[in-house]
Amino acid sequence: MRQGRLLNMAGRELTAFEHILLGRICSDPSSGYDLKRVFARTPMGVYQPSSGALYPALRRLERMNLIKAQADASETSRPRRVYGPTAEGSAAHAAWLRQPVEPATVARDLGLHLMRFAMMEHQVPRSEVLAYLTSFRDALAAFTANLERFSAAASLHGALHPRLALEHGVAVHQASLRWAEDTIATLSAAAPPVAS
Amino acid sequence: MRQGRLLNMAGRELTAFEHILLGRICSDPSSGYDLKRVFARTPMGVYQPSSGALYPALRRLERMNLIKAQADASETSRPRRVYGPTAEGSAAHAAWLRQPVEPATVARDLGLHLMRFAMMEHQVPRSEVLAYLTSFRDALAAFTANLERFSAAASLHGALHPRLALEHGVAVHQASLRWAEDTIATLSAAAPPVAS
DNA sequence: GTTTACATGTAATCCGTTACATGATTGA
DNA sequence: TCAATCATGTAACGGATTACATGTAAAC
Repeated sequence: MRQGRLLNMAGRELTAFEHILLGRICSDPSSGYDLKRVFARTPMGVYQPSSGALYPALRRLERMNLIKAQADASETSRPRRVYGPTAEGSAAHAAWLRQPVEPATVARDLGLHLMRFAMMEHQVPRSEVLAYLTSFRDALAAFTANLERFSAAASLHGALHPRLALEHGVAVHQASLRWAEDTIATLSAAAPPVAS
Repeated sequence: MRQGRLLNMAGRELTAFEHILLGRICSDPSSGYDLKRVFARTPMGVYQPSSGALYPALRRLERMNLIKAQADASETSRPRRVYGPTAEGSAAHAAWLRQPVEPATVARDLGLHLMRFAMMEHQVPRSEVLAYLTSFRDALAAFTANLERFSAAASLHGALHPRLALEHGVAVHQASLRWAEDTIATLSAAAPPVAS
């Protein structure tokens, strides 16, 4: 009996990749090839989904009734399948954006948390964005403090290279933490976006 | 006809996970449970391998003749399978450590590059470590410069949240880059470890 | 006397990669 | 005409997750 963690109608939670695809489609109806280009040409492109990952994932989302292909206008050439979100899909995406930051996953899923934040604009009120960033910052602070403690202990007896690698982790997560603090300050100061 | 990229006798390259396991076993003969504890108790623990990942991976390495189980001394209780490297396994690990930094993968496999560095101590001469770090730094500098260019372009017309997320990426990779520079300086200044 | 740590595995399922297949359109 | 871009897919394979199975030893 799996516990109830953001299940859709099909009865299983989406993979990270499926969530990203759904999010892109919600903010802008796209074909598979459109999505491929997004990954190819933006900094998201550290991950390059293969056709064998992308098209089956879109079919899964369609089968789960989260997206649907819009009728293709042009009858020339090979038909493009342009997907838009269903009502259920938009709801699932909104629910995903509003999931709390799981402290245990903050380091492992750092990029995913940033993707969530990036997609929140216009979907989630400013106050909730700030709450999200605050819990993100707190989770990162805890993780960083842990790393620093481990690093301090290692510098007493540990080997050189592992110690230096550990310092890399500390430096990177401190930078991440600073970003969270700065971003909270920026968004708190800025006028909230108008609802219209 | 796959190109020849560090193939072992079994004809396929190892996964990242298999390389880490092999590296741990080379530096310290271990049982599956020992390895599990390493992941559980050190900062490597952002990844927690399941039994279903760990034990089959060890069997694969054994089948590929890269590690072998040492005879278990105690006849009481359930036998532990303590693995040590074979000559072939040590060679494969050393070859992996000496692989050049592939600039295209520096961001995607950042953690893996750090693991390589951490495992190089006592396995690779200081001069090669410095060469590795230098190419790592150069690849990171190029990636960071690209991100900054993209970020500067985005700040002219992009949406707020994606821009801020982009700044996170810049901040984190700059921190990584600074670490590489500092570490090169540290290791250049320090006396090389004695060979004995 | 029951939980926690030690210790190693298997089975079902699912997703991603690699490689291959197919075909139209545009530009050099 | 030849290459690159547009555009969507399938098949084989392999590895990871989840869940289950099994048992000992120590500690509380």
